[in-house]
Amino acid sequence: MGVDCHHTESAQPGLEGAALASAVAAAASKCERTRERLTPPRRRVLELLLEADGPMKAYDLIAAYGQDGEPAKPPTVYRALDFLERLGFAHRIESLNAYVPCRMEGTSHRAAFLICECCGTAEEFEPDFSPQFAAAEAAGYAVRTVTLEARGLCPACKVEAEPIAT
Amino acid sequence: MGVDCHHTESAQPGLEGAALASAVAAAASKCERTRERLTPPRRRVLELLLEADGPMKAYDLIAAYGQDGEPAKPPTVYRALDFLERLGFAHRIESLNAYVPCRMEGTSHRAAFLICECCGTAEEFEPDFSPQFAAAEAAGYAVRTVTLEARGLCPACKVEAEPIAT
DNA sequence: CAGGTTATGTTATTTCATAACGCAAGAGAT
DNA sequence: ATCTCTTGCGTTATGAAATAACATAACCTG
Repeated sequence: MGVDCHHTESAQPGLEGAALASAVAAAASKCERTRERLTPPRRRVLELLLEADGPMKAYDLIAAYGQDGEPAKPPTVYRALDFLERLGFAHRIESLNAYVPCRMEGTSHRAAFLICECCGTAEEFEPDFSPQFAAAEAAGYAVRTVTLEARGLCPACKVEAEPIAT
Repeated sequence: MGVDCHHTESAQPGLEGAALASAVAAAASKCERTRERLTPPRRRVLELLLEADGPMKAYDLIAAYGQDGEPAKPPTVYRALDFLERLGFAHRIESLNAYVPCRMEGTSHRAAFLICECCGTAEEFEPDFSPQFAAAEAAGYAVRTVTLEARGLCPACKVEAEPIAT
């Protein structure tokens, strides 16, 4: 998806096997604690996000949904994504119309990504929004969520784009 | 658009008359300096953005395009928006699928908005991205653009939501 | 088990954006 | 001036992303 280069897109290798099961189990237990229900469609979409090597488009998820090859109906996946976002298990990347599993522990009301315009990977990082928050509150705003999306080149693609020079 | 409340949406009053003409003229002269062409469709879309009271959806622009009521064809408006974004005269707000004229002078490769989820206004502010930039560069990224979208309640809607408390 | 609430299944539609192609207009070289 | 290269426009059609609406099913709680 959106791959402009020939890199093997391995910057964010997907989970498999035990690691995948463990990540899903962690989400499940977190749900139990908060009396939320990790129902089959929600679990399935979370699995697909965790297995993926990079951001997944909604219709990629729809196509990949059925283990037998049967696609899901769009609302099935969009509802699951709403749930996963609400619980902080996934983030939507607005500038890509795509979704990633949350790679950070902790609070879910902020997310920041470094998006490579060459290979399409999106790396989540822990932002320090304090200056922006302060500015917003100073202006009288009550901030609920903040998202930051920085676009550019990841280390690998950057090297390739500048073969020799500075 | 996206208005959940009954406020007269006047947080970002649109330009008219002389102010509008002056803003368009400023853009035109900036284009001349850089050998860019502010062609009729581009000028028209810029006018519509400047006249608007808040973020405009692409299809709102399409519908409003013709002074005689004739809508534009989608590519006409999307191309104009691409141009205006490239020159820094407009910004796309990803989380709204909407567009606003740039309210800040200067560089165009970063934009930050305070978006009111109640009345739909989007206020541009000057961000201090230095911590995020530093984090990104430390991770080896070459950042090209940064966008930040903070969602919450503007001062007016905040008061209304908390009639008494705190 | 009655009754409210939350989640799903399904059909259809709406909203957002771009591909592809031919034509027109401007800029620079000779 | 006019060639021609590039850039932008007009047009048709299609693709991609997301949601509306409504019926059914599952869960919880008293």
